[in-house]
Amino acid sequence: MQRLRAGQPVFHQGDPARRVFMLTLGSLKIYTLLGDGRRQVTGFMFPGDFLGISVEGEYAFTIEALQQSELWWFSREAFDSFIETHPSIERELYRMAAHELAAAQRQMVLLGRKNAAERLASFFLELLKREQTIAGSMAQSFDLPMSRLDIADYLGLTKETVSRMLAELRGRGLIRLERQNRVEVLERERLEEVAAGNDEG
Amino acid sequence: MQRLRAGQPVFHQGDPARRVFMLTLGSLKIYTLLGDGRRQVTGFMFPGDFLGISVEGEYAFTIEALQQSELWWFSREAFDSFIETHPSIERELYRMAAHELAAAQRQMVLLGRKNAAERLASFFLELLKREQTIAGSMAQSFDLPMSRLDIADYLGLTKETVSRMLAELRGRGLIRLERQNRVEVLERERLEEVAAGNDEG
DNA sequence: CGGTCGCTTGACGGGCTTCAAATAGCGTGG
DNA sequence: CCACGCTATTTGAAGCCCGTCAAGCGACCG
Repeated sequence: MQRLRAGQPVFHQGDPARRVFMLTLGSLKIYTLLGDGRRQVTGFMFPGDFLGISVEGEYAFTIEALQQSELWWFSREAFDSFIETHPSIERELYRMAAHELAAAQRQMVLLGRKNAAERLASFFLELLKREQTIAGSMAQSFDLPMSRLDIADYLGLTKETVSRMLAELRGRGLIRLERQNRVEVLERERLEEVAAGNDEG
Repeated sequence: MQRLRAGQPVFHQGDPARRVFMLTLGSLKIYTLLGDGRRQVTGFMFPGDFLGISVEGEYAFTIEALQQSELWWFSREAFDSFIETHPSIERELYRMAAHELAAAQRQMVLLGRKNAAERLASFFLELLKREQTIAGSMAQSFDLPMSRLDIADYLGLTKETVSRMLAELRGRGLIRLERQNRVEVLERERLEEVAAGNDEG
């Protein structure tokens, strides 16, 4: 078990990929850096999420805690032998990878073809959906454990543009900020329309 | 076995996901449409590529032939029972999914943080690498079975921008067009630099 | 209450898109 | 085999969305 404080890295881009882990508490960000410092956040992790080893060799990304977090490590060998004795796990791994792939495809659509407002609306709906699977479908608000810059780097924008789109969604009455890091969704259907690009109103 | 001519769909976004297939000849494009017609190509398929069922329910994308192609279908049931009798396949499936995930992450970096020239250079290097694994590492050119519009929709650009960046890479002597749909790489290292964003020359 | 850091807001500029037109490529039929 | 016509690609000009730079504001913490 490993405890992490906000900002602490789990591992770095370029480290040899030897272990796998499951997040049990808190939240993490996954990001890749380009040579000149540009950054793309390719995903966030929440409790229950598992990180296997995608490819032999080195990690292609860095993972960092967004807040106080806890995770459980397994050595690659221990994990492999666990799989040997529980072959049904393999199917479960495949299923998880398939879901991640589907999410990655949605993110490619977002990054390739959606405008700034659509990106932020899509992101909020993703977080709302997650909140509802955990807290029940009546939940209408959720936390933002990540900074505006993290959101920007996830959505392929700048922090300024994230701020402006936030202000726009707020101004149109679709969301409300309970605190700086907590969003309440006031008009889910209209938010869905913005996210989908059907937003000529 | 199914033969396809250029432009023919394999299946459409929204079709129930019941079967899996392997491409044996030709090439395919995978794309998602937004409500207003915007399109994101999330990948291309080449001989040997396999498409499993990522998520229960409906396909989230359309697949279409780029040229005359051939593929082999398996019903989901046949495929599942094949897996039952060959459990080692499961690990192979997982490995494939993991590679696709790694590719998806690279594409997210491209779409989120690279400029137009970097995107096109990255794409060409991806195709060159593929060509070299097939034809040998001395290969310096490759075909573009897809249109400029397909490339644009893969890279999150417009076809005009793709044309302009093509002209720029050509003008700088990094590539040459043998024909409209065949690219020769003249300066691989410089192309790598452009792709990585280390290009202040 | 002061200081710091993150967030918001404003003004301006640039890279890519949009709209438009010219050119090239390619299959078809004479 | 060549001319024709259609479509894809290239090139040009103008505009816009978002990025960049800068300043002001607010939240959190000691």
